Amino acid sequence: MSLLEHSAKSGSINTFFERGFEQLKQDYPSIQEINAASKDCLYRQGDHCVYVFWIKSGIVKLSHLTAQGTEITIALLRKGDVIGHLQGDSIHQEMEETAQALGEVSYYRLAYSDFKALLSHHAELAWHVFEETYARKQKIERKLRTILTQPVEMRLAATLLELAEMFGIRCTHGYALEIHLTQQDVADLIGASRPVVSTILNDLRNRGMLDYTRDQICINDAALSDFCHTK
Amino acid sequence: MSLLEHSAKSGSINTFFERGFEQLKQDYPSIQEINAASKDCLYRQGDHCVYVFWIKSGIVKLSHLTAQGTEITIALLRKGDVIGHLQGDSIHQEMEETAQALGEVSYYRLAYSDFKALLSHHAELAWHVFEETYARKQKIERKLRTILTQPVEMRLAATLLELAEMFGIRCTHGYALEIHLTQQDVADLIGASRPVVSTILNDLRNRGMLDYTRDQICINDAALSDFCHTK
DNA sequence: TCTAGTTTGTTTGGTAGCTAACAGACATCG
DNA sequence: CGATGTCTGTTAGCTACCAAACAAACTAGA
Repeated sequence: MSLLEHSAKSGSINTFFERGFEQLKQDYPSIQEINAASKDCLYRQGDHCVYVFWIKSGIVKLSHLTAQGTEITIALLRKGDVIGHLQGDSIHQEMEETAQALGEVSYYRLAYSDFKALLSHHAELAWHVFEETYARKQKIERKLRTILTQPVEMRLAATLLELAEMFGIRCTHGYALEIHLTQQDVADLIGASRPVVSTILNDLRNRGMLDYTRDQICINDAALSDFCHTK
Repeated sequence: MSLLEHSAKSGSINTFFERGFEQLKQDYPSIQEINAASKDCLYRQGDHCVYVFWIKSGIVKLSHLTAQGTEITIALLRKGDVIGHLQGDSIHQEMEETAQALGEVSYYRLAYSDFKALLSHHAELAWHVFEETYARKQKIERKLRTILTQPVEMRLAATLLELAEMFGIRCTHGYALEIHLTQQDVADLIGASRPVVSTILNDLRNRGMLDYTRDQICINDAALSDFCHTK
């Protein structure tokens, strides 16, 4: 349901772009529509990125590489989400994360100055961006909470449910994820080590809460969410 | 320096409120200036809060109580920060955290609808709120990273430095914190258990990186930040 | 079809940090 | 001035989780 609502909103935003794209290009010349192949980076950690990105379709992974060489996935983003250089006067010019396409992605890219101008002329857009940013903040806070309080098994289950809601397509037993995620990817996503994820996934599979092959995960959402709330 | 910059910005926002407060009250009748005593709550976790809060002075703690009964401190906020009900259509009407005054706090409070109207009439205000929210998102992401990668000792050191920068007043050996924090508070802030914090604090004290009594912490920022970056 | 690379499954120690518990220091208030 | 409550310091045992390692299964070049 929060899913439906979101799609509806971002839908209207996307039509906003498409309907008047030629006009937009005149008013804000830096704007471009770009298609990225899988694994392309919109920007990299450490870049001095001056653009704002508006995801039109596909999935983008936001991740951070620590000094010790461990990767952390901060979020997975989709249609309607906004990333890039959003703080004008920022002293931290360097991007703190890498934004990478997971599968085919298309997006709009524009210079920060144009972004700012665009928002100041379109209050409803500005409001959308604000609420979106706020929602992402809330989401990360929730993630932090689960990491601090829940054991890996719980985090994994919760994350899979969330993924199912965001990227799942209905299949016989529940939701099949339309993204290819290795166990390492999943581990980075929940902040755990790969071996633990492996055994827990196996365990959950044996208990019939999900199924998976090398390149697909299928989630029995009913059973899994039940498991989440009872245990 | 990022500190100076921030004070300057919020200063201008506060003068915005003060200069035209009578006028504002006419245009947005729900707005009120309120003073809170220490430990008062602006709102509580689970409340159906309909207000937006704008901190005018003092320090506000944002915390969450988990089902298991452990408290997590999400952030400490100050002058210029905005909290409360910021998502109009939100289905999650219930607040996810408690906002509590740490020491004396004064703030402006207004209904969500007025908040929205206010922002749409004052682009520079809207922009400020947006950047502030975005900055907070970034901060939490950084916190998440340190929790996932750094051991408690490191997190503690880093957090203390951050606190010194935000709430410290220059004293003989470095910065003295103007907030009273028990070891439990600190533990909640960094996501660790109280005993560990106790021993580490002792250890750091012995090594001359800080000093503290029952009701004050004094941070030798030079030594501590050195320690942070070398080790 | 052989080989090199990736992903998964599982084991083995090792340890950081947790819970529980208690004693001493300090504060507060009748 | 006891007495009760809050805060600090420290110990002891336990466990969830990690890092390292390796073998099996699969994938893809060449």
